[in-house]
Amino acid sequence: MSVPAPRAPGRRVTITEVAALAGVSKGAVSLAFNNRPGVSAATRERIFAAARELGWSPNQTARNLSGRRAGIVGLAICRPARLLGLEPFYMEFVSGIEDVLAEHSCSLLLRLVRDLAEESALYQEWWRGRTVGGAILVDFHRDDPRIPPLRALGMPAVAVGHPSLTGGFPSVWTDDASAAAEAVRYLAALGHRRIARVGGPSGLGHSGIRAAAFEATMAELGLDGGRQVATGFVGEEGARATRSLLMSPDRPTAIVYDNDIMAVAGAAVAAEMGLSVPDDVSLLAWDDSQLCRLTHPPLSAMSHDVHRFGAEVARTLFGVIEGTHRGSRQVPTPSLTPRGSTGPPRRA
Amino acid sequence: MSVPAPRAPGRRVTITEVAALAGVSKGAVSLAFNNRPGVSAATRERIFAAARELGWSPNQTARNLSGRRAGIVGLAICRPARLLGLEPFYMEFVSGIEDVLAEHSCSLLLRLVRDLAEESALYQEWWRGRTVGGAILVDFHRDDPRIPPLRALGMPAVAVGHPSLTGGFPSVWTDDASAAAEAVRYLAALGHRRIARVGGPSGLGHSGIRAAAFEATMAELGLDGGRQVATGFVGEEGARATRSLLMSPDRPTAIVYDNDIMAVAGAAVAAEMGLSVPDDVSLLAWDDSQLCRLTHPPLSAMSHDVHRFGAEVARTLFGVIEGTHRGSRQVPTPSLTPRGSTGPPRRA
DNA sequence: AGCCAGCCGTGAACCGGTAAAGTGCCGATT
DNA sequence: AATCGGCACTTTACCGGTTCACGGCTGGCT
Repeated sequence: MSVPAPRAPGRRVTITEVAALAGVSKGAVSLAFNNRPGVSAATRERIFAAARELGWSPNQTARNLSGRRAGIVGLAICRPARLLGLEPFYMEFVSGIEDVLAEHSCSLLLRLVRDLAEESALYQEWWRGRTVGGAILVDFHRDDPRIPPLRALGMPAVAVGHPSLTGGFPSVWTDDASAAAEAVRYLAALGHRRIARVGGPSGLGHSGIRAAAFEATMAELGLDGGRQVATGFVGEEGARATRSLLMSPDRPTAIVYDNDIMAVAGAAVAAEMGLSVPDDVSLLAWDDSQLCRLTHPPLSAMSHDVHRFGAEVARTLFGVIEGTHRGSRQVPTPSLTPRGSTGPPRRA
Repeated sequence: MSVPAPRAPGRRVTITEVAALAGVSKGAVSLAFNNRPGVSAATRERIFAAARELGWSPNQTARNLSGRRAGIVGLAICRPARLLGLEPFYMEFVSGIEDVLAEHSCSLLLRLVRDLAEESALYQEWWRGRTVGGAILVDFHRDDPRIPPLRALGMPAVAVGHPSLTGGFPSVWTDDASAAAEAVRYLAALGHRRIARVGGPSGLGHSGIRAAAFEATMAELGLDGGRQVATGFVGEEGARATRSLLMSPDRPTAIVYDNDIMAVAGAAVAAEMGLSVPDDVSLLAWDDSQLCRLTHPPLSAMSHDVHRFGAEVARTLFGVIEGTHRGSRQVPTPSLTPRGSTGPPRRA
């Protein structure tokens, strides 16, 4: 259990000790460790040897303080923690981010906030205090109140969402409008005329975009049986919305969901009501995750590599921090992956 | 789009400017902002007013550097990022942690690492560099190699896992052995004699504990039809294990899974093989999440409030950091929540 | 020889706070 | 009157790096 601690346990080795051991000044050690000219190869090697012997590596906090960018990227998510646990999307998204951050030896600073004002204050604290080198912004609303203070701050940031929502921040986005249109056209082609959509909160930017595209496409196809329900993205609300849709007199023969967890919940409701999928009702998920492949029948989905999306966001952020990137970047449009949960309606 | 920036945009206000505006020294501002005696109420108010006017708040990085605890808690998870996205457990766990951290205005520093050596090095960097005030340790193995270097470091840390595994670190744990025994006894009481368990990697501490308890309880009940399969916790492996179990000649009539995602996958496999749940095979999940309630039939589970577990871990860590807590803390044993997926075997 | 250019490396000033010792003043005690 | 304790600040010395102006030494060129 007890260990031959290399030095006194918990002692923090500093650059000064390394310098002393190598017989040079602090400055020289700093130069060596930052690969900058001004130290000969021989001295450089002596310094590295000393550092190795003492087990020293530069103190990030001190580095940050003297004007350097932190190797930390911030992500604030605004919602009650209870809900977060239920969203496969975020976990997948975060894992994609982490994948890229790890390549750069960076970590992700995650923080839940209660409201957008708290979020704005947090960015200010993070940036002024040099806690982070940049941030990832998610869940844009129409005329998002975070934008003005954030712009004033001048912190490198990458937004997730359509450029029309992100107030000039470089963003990474998928073409939700086309995807929503494709979903509707596919179901219509199968013969469905009464199609419903169980969406996210209407204030949320991407939900709004999908809702508009859904409605426009239905109109374009001359279908007036479209109905949309706004929810808070959690399974129980998806179940409730599905139940109420399926109980209505002219019930839809197809339902499109805004995420996978609500679609899974919807499938359970159909089973519980004795309706067969896809004969009585077709179900189409969004944000395809492994979940969709694990149900029976497996769920058709607007499939979207969320992990890669997160990775792309992280890469873009590094570009912004280094000043090599501006503007927005689009990742592939979610594509329809038909599985067992969609088919022609029974009496087509 | 452009905003009346309060000062030059991006400018960092410092304590010195606040001090100057309030007509006092830096020290006085520091005292005031840390609620320490030594400044009169009137001066204190003048200082706060000045800070408000300049929009100043203390720079965390600088604070950390001068011997203060960081308002950041570290969590390193060792596995490929791809997998992380699939584990509802972690998202729920992290959300519980965040809940408590947010109360203390702290953030969570999340980092994926490839192996345990990298993880140990990371802790050292985090602690020496004062990046974090403490850390949460997860996924203990037997004779975990992270323990010795971590002890030498002296960083406040809380471990997740049975005290026998965590090498003396204060830990938070659930009684997996009792829970596993309860699961077996329950299924045996229903009349099952051939019970299988689809577990996690055998090297992992809590999987080992459950495996041992499973075996011991089977023996105790005089059942020799027990079989265990070790997997990597992901849905696909759960599906494969289930398929192979259900194809064997003396196939089990009940299967216990080590997490919920594998149980959901198992249910899909049963459906795909035309077996009815629970008549042909009973399924029992672990780490109950909303997922279990969303399938049809809903999955019986060894139910366990993972969110609360995470919160308890975070609270314990604060106790350790403040020096008010030592030793381990047990959270409630997972309790059996029977739903539709367990019942007596067909020919009982 | 004399001069300048480069390379190596030093030393001190900073980054923005905290902590502990020091100062001046005031009222109470002996 | 001299001593003392305490309050309300100020001063100064860090925390552990980075940065940059400067100086010594070497070598090449005229």
